[in-house]
Amino acid sequence: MLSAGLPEGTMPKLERPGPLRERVYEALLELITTRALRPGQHLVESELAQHLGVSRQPVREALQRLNTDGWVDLRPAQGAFVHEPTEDEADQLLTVRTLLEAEAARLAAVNADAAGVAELEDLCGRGEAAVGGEEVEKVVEANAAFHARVMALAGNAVLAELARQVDRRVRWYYTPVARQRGAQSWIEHRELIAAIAGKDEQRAVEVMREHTEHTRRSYHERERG
Amino acid sequence: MLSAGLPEGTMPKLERPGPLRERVYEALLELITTRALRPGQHLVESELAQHLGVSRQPVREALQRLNTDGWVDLRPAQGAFVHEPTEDEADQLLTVRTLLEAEAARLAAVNADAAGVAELEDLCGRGEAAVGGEEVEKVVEANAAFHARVMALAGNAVLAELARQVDRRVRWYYTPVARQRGAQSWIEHRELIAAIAGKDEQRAVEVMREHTEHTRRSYHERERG
DNA sequence: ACTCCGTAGACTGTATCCAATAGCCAGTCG
DNA sequence: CGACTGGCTATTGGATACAGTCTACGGAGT
Repeated sequence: MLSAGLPEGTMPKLERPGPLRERVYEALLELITTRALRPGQHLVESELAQHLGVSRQPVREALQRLNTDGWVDLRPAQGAFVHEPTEDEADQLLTVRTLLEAEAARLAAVNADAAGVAELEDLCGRGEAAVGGEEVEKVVEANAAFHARVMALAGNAVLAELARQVDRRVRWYYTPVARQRGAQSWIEHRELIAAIAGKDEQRAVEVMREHTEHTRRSYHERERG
Repeated sequence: MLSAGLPEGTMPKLERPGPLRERVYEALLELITTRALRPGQHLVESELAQHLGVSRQPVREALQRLNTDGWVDLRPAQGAFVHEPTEDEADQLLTVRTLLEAEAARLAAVNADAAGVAELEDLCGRGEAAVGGEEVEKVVEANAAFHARVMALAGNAVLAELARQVDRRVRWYYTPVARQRGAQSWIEHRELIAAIAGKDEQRAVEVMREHTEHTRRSYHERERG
């Protein structure tokens, strides 16, 4: 084995652009989450294909995945439409999120080691810094990263996959309220870290549940805020 | 409106075959769950296409969905392989299932009405009848139907969608142990119905959690059984 | 005997082409 | 004047053809 002595990170991984359909998927998702494509809008395969500089095929495959993930509604022989979220649906989504995240918090408390806690501290620091700044997008991103890290510490791949799907959609709803939530959210994150570091399962669950419920309430009150 | 007087069920709906990719998806899933396609097996698009009498296109799309749903692993430039489940993964899956089903039981207890309870009773009866018979497949099917009904009563579409994915894979693991679980499982179902009918949230959660945990333990002890 | 290189085969991934379907608008008949 | 019917258009859905890439096997050289 010649490669035995080579360090891990030094090989640039030979940047393979990955399947085109994946990149199209990501691109469209970006356009949807940034509201460049608005809810209810009619998406035409050929237009998207031309706009992205690829053929229709990858666009089709991407749209189908977006359909199964709940981002677009695919009406037969008519086209794809950006999904319009309803109040009920948002509520259900946030309910499920509470469930998944609470379980993740519990498992994280069970499994966490010093290194894991340190990572969370680090992310929390970055998040708090972002709150001070102007860019809402940064805050939302940091928030997602923090929750993803907790999920990773839980060590349940199936749970993580489900949460990934749910959280991404929650992020879409969350963006408008991120500003008002702001600082309070990161205080709660700190409490969560403390519970995890202390391996206090019950407390971790409670903190996380309360935290996500706050987010839910903020969402429902978003117009009046 | 000429069609006003026509009864609802009389028009045979003109059996619309629906998108081909969907049928291919279902067909392949059937082949996987019945173990006609064994774990680790290499799936070749052109072979499947020819075998099913369709072109490669729908097969591709079906395989991609199977990939995102965790049924096959899609290795770039190499092909699709039927996913081989590991012990860890099964455990994680059953853990998540416990979580989702318990929440569903709670919500069902909150929302249930007389009609809903009656439906559960009915399904339970069918299930008990199936246990008496010989066909394991029938039992597994009845079990899935029962859990699906509870999920429907919960009235959370997002939760239901997640559970649908998870349960289908659980079903795959469950089949081998269905025979040993058999009757005991349906006794627990009866208890669950009682809890739901009595709108006892806490008890519904406990019963369901215990029920799914039993299944998990049965799975881990399957070889020795 | 082992390793390295070259070549051949096969599969995936992408682009183009044709057919089928739903929606819409105008025209026509009652 | 209203409602139905016909054709028209735009778009998806499925099939086919083509190019790029990875793997595996076999032979030659050390």
